[in-house]
Amino acid sequence: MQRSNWDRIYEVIARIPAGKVATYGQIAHLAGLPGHARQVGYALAATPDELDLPWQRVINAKGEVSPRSEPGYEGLQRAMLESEGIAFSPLGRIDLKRYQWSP
DNA sequence: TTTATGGCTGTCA
DNA sequence: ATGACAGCCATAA
Repeated sequence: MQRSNWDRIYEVIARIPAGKVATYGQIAHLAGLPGHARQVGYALAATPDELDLPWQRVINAKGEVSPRSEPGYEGLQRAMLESEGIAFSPLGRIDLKRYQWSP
């Protein structure tokens, strides 16, 4: 059974607790794909939101939500994170030191 | 099989 | 702190 790396990425993302966020690089590393952050982002981009994957908790290394191909999601993602208790900086950035998920 | 694309990361100035 | 450059790999056609 060849489980694509995507599945592993999904597993890691699914383990992110509410109120916490993780960067693509971190997820890639936890998934056993160090340096393949791009793959993580692409996996999420192609991931149907029906899998209940908290892709909203996945942010880039800058601590900001990744601008999706379609505008609007950015605000939605921010709203979801705020709903979980994550505070955003006035510039729309998240304090990774405080909200970055620590496995 | 090859080509093209993509929600990024890390380093340097 | 921000801006620019190159590199990595999987999916889809």
